[in-house]
Amino acid sequence: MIEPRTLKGFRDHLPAQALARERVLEIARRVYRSYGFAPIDTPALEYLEILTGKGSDETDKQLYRFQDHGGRDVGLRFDLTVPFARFAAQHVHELGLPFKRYHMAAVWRGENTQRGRYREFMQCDFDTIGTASPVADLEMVLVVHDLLAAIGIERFTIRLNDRRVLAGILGRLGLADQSMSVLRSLDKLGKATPEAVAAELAAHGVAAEAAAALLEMASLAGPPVDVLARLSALVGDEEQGRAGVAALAVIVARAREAGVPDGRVAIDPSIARGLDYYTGIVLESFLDDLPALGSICSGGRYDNLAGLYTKQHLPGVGASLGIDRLLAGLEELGRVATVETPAEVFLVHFDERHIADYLRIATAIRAAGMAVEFFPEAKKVGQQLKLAAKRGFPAALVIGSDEFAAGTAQFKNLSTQQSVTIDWHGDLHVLADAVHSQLEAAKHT
RNA sequence: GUGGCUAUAGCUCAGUUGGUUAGAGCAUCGGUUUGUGGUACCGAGGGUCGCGGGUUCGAGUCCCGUUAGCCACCCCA
Repeated sequence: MIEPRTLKGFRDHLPAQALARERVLEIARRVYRSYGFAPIDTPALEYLEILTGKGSDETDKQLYRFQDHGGRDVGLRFDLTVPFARFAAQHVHELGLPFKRYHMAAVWRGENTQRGRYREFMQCDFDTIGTASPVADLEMVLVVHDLLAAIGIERFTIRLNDRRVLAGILGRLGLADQSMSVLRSLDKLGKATPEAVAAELAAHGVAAEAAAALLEMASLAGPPVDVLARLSALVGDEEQGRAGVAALAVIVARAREAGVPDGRVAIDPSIARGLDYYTGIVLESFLDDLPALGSICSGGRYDNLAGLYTKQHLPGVGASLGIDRLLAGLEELGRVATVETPAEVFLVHFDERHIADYLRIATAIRAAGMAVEFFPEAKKVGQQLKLAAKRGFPAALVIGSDEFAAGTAQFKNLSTQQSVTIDWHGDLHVLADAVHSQLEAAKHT
């Protein structure tokens, strides 16, 4: 016998989990579409050269790669952004610009696993390519906000920064060459003490004065307007940095005007993002109740990525919801429903002699737009109801010989255990309509 | 990838200094109740103790390896 098992970091999804995931996917789809993003799809497997050297050394290491049967060097996509840049370069002429797309699909990363970190997980990306407009940047923030709010998360923070601010300050301090190692050290703030980080910076050859300025920058917090004022001072008259601060200021102001509540958007100068391709605004979002989970939705502007595949200038901006990590977080917070069925009505199989009637009833209920499961066996009613309750059906329909004789039906609310008698006199339309209104009423209890 | 912790029935866990047929609660199935689910009682099924080696007269219990999960680093979704 073969032991049934799954690879490290790869998971099965049981109905309760799969239903929760589909609910979030539906919300994401709805929100993306509400801004005009159109669906696309790309292959899971790409030529290796398409994927390597785009994110960072780290992402190259985590890439799943192998030779296919034809001896081609191939890789499983690491994210959805790089394949999209290839897609955009390849299809610009058919798309028209700017082009907005969403893409919800699995990606693969061969890294060590942890809660909310898997080797196969699904991302829900949306991007706008072919425009450098600040409106597209702002829209990214608005979509992320709408998305997390629509999912039903009350407490979250979207943390913004701009690569140009970092680059500007580093340039001003004469540290442009060591930006990666400096950023990596700064990233440890919060976990390590400022003194320890300062020591690490000194080890990298950063002068004490510069280190102090960097530490001040990275630890800035508070209302966005205040942080921006301080950043503005740190940036001085460095051109790039000023552009970054100005861009952030616009986004903060516009987001507020667009109705994003204060406190949900923060400026966090310590957010750098490990992906090399970001050039402007960068964003990470966190659950306030579970910050250790890491970012659940991240993105930014990447103005040169598609340039790797075409001479045409295709600036892009977009973000990605990590739905598997988000669900791991919601589950930990007890916010994932335990429903195991997509159906709304459980039709009890009471009497085998009425199978034809049950099937007609089920058909009528389905025709009225409801999902109904007819139990295949005439087991004890108690057992059937118990299973229905366990699966999370909101309601059961009980129709036995007595009910058939009287032309009635019992509509049972499975959460309140209350039964209502429906008079339908053999008219399937009457029955379906009554079930529909009872179901609506039950949903509001 | 590096380091640490964990691994016993579907789930949560007991299992005494290694010693005869590995236990409990919950869950599942059946019965008390051939027409009604979260209560009660009775009964049943289910584990080669993650897997593979080793030490020993004897290993769930000790050692090594391996696989998986979790935690930290790293990085991020």
